[in-house]
Amino acid sequence: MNIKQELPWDNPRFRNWVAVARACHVLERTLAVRLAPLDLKPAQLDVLMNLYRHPGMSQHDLARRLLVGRSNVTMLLPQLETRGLVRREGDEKDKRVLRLNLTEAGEALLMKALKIHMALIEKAMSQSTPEQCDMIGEQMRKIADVLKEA
Amino acid sequence: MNIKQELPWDNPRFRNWVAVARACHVLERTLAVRLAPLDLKPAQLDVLMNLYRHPGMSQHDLARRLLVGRSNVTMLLPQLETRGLVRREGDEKDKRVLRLNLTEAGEALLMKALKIHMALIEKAMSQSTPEQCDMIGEQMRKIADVLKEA
DNA sequence: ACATAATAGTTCAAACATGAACATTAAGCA
DNA sequence: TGCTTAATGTTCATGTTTGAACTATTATGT
Repeated sequence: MNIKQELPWDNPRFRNWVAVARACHVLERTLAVRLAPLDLKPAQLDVLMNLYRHPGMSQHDLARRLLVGRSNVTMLLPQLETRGLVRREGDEKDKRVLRLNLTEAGEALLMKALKIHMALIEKAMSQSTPEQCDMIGEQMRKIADVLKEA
Repeated sequence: MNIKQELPWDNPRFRNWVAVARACHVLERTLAVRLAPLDLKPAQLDVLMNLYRHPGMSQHDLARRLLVGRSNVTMLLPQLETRGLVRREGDEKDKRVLRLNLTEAGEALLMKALKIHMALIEKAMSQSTPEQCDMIGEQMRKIADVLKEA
C-alpha cells in the first residue's frame, strides 16, 4: 500500500491546474499594485464592473456574482458610497432590497481602472493566439459550470 | 471622446481572462469546503505541498513560493507546528534561517488532502482533452513568467 | 387571515492577510 | 578589524473576509 504511488505531481491535470492558480494569483497581485494610484482594490473594481454591466442589482445578486458572502458586500459598499462612486436606493415594491447603481464619478473611475486592468490582461495574454485564448476561456467557463453544480 | 468606444467586454482576452479568474475562485472555494473535514485550509495545504516537494526550505523561500508576505508565513506555521504537522529547526550555519520539514503526521495528512484536491481537479478538468489541458498549463506558465518580470 | 418559511440586508466577533518597524545575524568592504 | 548594508524572521496595527445571529419584509400554505 504505497500511498505515494500516484502522486499528483505526475498528473498533467494537477500540474496544469496549479499553473492556472499561480497565474491568477500573480495577476491579481499585480493588478492590486497598478490600481493603488486610483485608491482602488481589485475587489472594489469587481463591484464597479458588475454594477456597470448590471445596473440596479440588489446586494444579494451582487454577492452571488462576486462569489462572496452577503455580509462582505455590506462591508464593501459604504466605502464606495461615501466616495460618491455608488448610489444605493431602496426598491419601491420590495422594501427589503437596495438597488445599486454607479454614479457618474463611479463610472469615470471605472473607465480609468479598466484601462489599467485591460493593459495588464493584454500583456499577460499577449503570448497566446486568439484561438488559444478563446479555447482557454471556453474551458474555464465549463469548469465554473461543473463546479457550481457540485 | 467617447470613453466607452472600446469596452473591455468586447475584448476576447478580457472576457476569457475573467472566465479564468472565476474558475479559480470557484475551485478555491469548493476546495475549502472539501478540506474542512480535515480541518485544513487551502493556504495550509499549499504550505504542506511545498514542504513535501522542497524539504528544508526556509520561511523566506516558502513565502516567495506561495506569493505571500514573510509575516504571513510566520503567522501560518505555528498552527501547523502545534498540530505536529511541520517541524521547524534552526540552520546550523546561518542562525537566521529556520529549516522547515514535514513530520510523518504532516505527510500523512497531506496525502489525504491531496486525494481530495486531486479529485476536485479531475472533476473540473474532465471536460478538457489532454492536449487542451497541456496547452492551458503552458500558457498559464507563460503568463506567470511575463508578469513576474513586470 | 394567520402562522410559518424564506429572503434582504446588517451587525458582530473571529480568522486571515498585509506591510511597516524591529531584532538578530551575516556579508561586504574600508 | 570595524562599519555599513543586507537578509531572516517576528511583532504589531490595520484592513479584509467570513459565517452566525439578528431585524425587517415578503411569500407560502392552511
